[in-house]
Amino acid sequence: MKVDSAFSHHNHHQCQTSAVEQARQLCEKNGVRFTKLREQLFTLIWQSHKPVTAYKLLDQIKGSDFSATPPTVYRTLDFLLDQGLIHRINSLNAFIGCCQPGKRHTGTFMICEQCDHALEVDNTNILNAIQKVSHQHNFQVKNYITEIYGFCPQCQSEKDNSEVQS
Amino acid sequence: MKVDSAFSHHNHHQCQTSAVEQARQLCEKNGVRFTKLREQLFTLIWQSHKPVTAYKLLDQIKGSDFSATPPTVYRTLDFLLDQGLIHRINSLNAFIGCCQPGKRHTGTFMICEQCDHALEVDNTNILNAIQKVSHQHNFQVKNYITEIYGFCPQCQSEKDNSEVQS
DNA sequence: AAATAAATGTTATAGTATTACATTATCTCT
DNA sequence: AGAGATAATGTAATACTATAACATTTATTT
Ligand SMILES: [Zn+2]
Ligand SMILES: [Zn+2]
Ligand SMILES: [Zn+2]
Ligand SMILES: [Zn+2]
Repeated sequence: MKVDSAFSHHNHHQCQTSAVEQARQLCEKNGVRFTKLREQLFTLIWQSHKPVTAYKLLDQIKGSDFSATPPTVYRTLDFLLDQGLIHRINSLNAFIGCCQPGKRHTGTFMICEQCDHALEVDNTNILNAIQKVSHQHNFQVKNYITEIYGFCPQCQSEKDNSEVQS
Repeated sequence: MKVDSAFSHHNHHQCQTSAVEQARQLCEKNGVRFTKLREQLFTLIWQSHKPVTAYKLLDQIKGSDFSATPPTVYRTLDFLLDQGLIHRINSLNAFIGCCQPGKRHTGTFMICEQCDHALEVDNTNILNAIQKVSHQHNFQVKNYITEIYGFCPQCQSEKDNSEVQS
């Protein structure tokens, strides 16, 4: 899976399928259960590279075998977060599949304000900068998240065609 | 006002008073009104260096001259956000006074998971790293926020005394 | 003073998340 | 296989966060 796929055309079905398979294997490796419910919700989260809210997922499991109530969804989201299989985008109250599960998480996202796609980037410079500033302030880092808002390559060119540049 | 004051003992009353005064002057300079309601809520937000939720503020204006309803609070928060006088901490659904109003905002916070205090840091390295990675992905940055979680200096030493170090 | 614009009041509702307890499915051990 | 323990899911209620729509009041402009 290519890192920039969130912002470019690609075979997303394959993208999704391989993410599910990878999640299954990681769960097995970690001795936790990738149940039908978890698989179904994880698959739904991977339906696109747009962060999706818990209640959207709730709507989508209506009619399935599972209880379409908030705890069903939130419990499963908590599991997937714990396993590092998904991330939460705080500013959107939404969830998105992790592109490097099992590897170190940088928690850095570029979020397009036009098309809502979010790209997770693994960036050492940001991590280094965070560690440096934290050290300067004698702050012991446990976790961090960086959410970058703006316009993805696609949406920039569309804007260029329709707006006067500043 | 010292930058690290959120994590250290200081004369917070003076800290709060000068923040209110600075806000008043900035509003005057920008031709917007720093009304009684806005001043009262801004003062409440500056009651400490802990991010505070809208509904906590709502509780606190009960008994005042103002209508203690959500729109009252949210509208005022929106105004203060627009003027760059406060920030929103996305992961906490909470608001905190800005330490450098009028200056460039980096939107970087170190948040102590133990004592809830949050320190806004103005850090060029993080900004540079974000601009660099955004440029690499041809992403046009409009805004960003970095929330760093961990333990502040005070809470670290308390932990050191009560826990075995790893 | 009248007209306009800005701010606040008021009511209702939408959206997000958790608590507590009951039931079912799976695992472990004999 | 069966009993007991653990994990996962079902269910009902509630708490928390935020916005929409419209009315009224206050401040500004002419
Ligand atoms: Zn894809
Ligand atoms: Zn886009
Ligand atoms: Zn202070
Ligand atoms: Zn602390």
